[in-house]
Amino acid sequence: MNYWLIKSEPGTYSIDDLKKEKKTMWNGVRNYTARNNMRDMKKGDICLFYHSVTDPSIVGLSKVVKESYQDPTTEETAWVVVDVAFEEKFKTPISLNEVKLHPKLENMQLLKQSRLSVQKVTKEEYDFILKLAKELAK
DNA sequence: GCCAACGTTGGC
DNA sequence: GCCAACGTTGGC
Repeated sequence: MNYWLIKSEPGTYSIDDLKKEKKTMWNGVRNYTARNNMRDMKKGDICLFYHSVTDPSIVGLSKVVKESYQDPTTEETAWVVVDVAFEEKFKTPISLNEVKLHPKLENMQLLKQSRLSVQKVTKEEYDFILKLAKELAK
């Protein structure tokens, strides 16, 4: 079981869109590091859902329901997609500023490699983030 | 294989 | 809208 963080600009595809659709094909990734991460995703893995640009924050959870396969939206064989399903929307999003406040999260790729659109998250970071989400929801 | 030029991402 | 970070491209 692994944990990930996937990014999307809410104007393009938001957690609400995923909630409505229940499930989506995560396409459009055109970066090799991100692609490699998607290849490593296993069914049942959890992906933190991150809104970039307009409201930088972790807004909820999604789950991998189909492992990587060739991206049907391009002829290029280099790219893959996964299918993810809606899992949860946090009552209160965890803003990027909030993430920066906690020493336990200071090594997150989100802070170190801010441009990477599919990132690995450690179990420790994931557990801490869930705890944080619950506290903020109060 | 190096590196300059260029394009894109994303925080602010 | 600006700009830093960083990935990609292409000339040499």
